[in-house]
Amino acid sequence: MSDEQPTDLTTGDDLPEQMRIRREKRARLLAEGGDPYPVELPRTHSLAEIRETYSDLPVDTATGVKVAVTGRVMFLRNTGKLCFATLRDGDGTELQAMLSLNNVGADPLAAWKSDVDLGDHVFVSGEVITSRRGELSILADEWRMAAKSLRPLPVAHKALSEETRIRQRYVDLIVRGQARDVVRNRAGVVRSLRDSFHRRGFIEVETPILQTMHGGATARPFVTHSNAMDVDLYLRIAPELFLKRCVVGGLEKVFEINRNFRNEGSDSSHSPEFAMLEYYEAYATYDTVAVTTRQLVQEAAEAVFGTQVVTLADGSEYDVSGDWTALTMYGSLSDALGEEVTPETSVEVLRKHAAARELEVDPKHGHGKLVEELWEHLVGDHLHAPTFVRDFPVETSPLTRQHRSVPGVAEKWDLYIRGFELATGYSELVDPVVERERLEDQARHGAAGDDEAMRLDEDFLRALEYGMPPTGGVGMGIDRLLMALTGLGIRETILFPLVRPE
RNA sequence: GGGCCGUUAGCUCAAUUGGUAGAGCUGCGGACUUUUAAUCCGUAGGUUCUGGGUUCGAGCCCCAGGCGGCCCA
Repeated sequence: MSDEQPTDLTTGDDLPEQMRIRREKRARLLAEGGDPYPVELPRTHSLAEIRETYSDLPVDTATGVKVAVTGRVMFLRNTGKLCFATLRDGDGTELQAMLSLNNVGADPLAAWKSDVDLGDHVFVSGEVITSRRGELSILADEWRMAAKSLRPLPVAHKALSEETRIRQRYVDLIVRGQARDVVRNRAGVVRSLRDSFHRRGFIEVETPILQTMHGGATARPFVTHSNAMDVDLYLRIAPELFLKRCVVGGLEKVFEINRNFRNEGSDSSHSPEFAMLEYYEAYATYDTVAVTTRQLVQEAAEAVFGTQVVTLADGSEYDVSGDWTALTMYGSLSDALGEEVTPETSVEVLRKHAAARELEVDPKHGHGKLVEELWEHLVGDHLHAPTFVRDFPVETSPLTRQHRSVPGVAEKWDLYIRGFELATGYSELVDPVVERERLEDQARHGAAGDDEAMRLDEDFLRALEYGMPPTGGVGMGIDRLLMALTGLGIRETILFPLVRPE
């Protein structure tokens, strides 16, 4: 972690004053026979329970009810003979504690003033009252230290820098309610997804993250090594090939929510480690899984926010309700170009279109890549409302079935939300012979130096040869679903994103 | 990988043309029995990211590097 000098924690001579003083207070508590970190405290109520029970108390009321609570000290307002503190519970509920000379006595009040700092966890027992200003409070008979904080909290009224928020998420969670909300919302979204699948009769499975061969997507993997087996292993880039083995085995409605790893950099919508949902449904097609996918998103919005018109971080509203627009890639690109483009359109013509719009393209790009690049710039970047983009070039969709009636395109859609790709769905390719041809082609690319190319997975092909029913499949980024529903960047939706060591 | 911007007190940020590094909050000492980012008086706190260089003098200029952000590929 650090090149900080090793520090004597009892004196902390090298530390900033504020940390030194807190360490001294801890040491003093111990020296006086106290315990800055007691093992157990006789708490009777959570702060939320008290807030719920006494929500309608009039101003300046004494209930006569004695309770014992704990919380982190978020604000301190000490006067000579009466001290106020705002305590906060783990669920974010805040409640005021009042310590008056009359009730706690001179020594405990003096100890409170000298020992308690912002950020400490304290135990307070006393009577439930409301203050003269009407604030629901515990009027203390007794207080104890529950856990001494040795580091000062950052200023509560100024935003932490983005870097500190990410590197020290625990601090972010303490001081910023929205950071806690994101964690809860994410948990709610994941729970909603599981509920939605269970209602539809899907089985949740967990497939390997450590793999002897990576596949299911075009991406560079992380490599690791098994000492016991003395083989190199890959962290998975997608669960796809294992989930398809499940479908072959008769698990005809399966889903998995888990982590994928791609050996790439990060930006506002990419992370090397990201959460993925994939699901496969036998006898579904890319048409029917599009409907399911829309419902998954809508049900998640409803479950977490109680509405399908969600409010984003910038305050704007985003509507995910109703049916969503569907475009075809070639149709929408033709409209944008004002000129018909089809799977037969030559590479030269596509390059001319790119050049006419000052779009630089890789001269190695073939038809499929060119179409996708043109489409992204001319159409994709401008899509705001949820939109399914259908029927991709076959060439860039190696694991997808050819369209049943339109030549040259694959039965694949991408779901775009506010300009980024949220999910992708397919009518899966299940013909083992065609699949083998496609993978052998990928393997040739790999041999030619493309380290994102897929490997020839003989075991996967063997599974397909036993017969996989017609199947629809979908992959959706969980982090991106959170982004879609909240308007946050990916690193705000991931609790502890990967960052360079300090 | 390329370009631009940033990096200063515990936190958030200032610092004129290169001329004694400041503020708010936090902290510390004091006053205050109804505060809500309490108020009032006093006060402390710095390897200006690191290493070189230019200069009488560098937070500021130059070179190299670290970390971060944004844009591009």
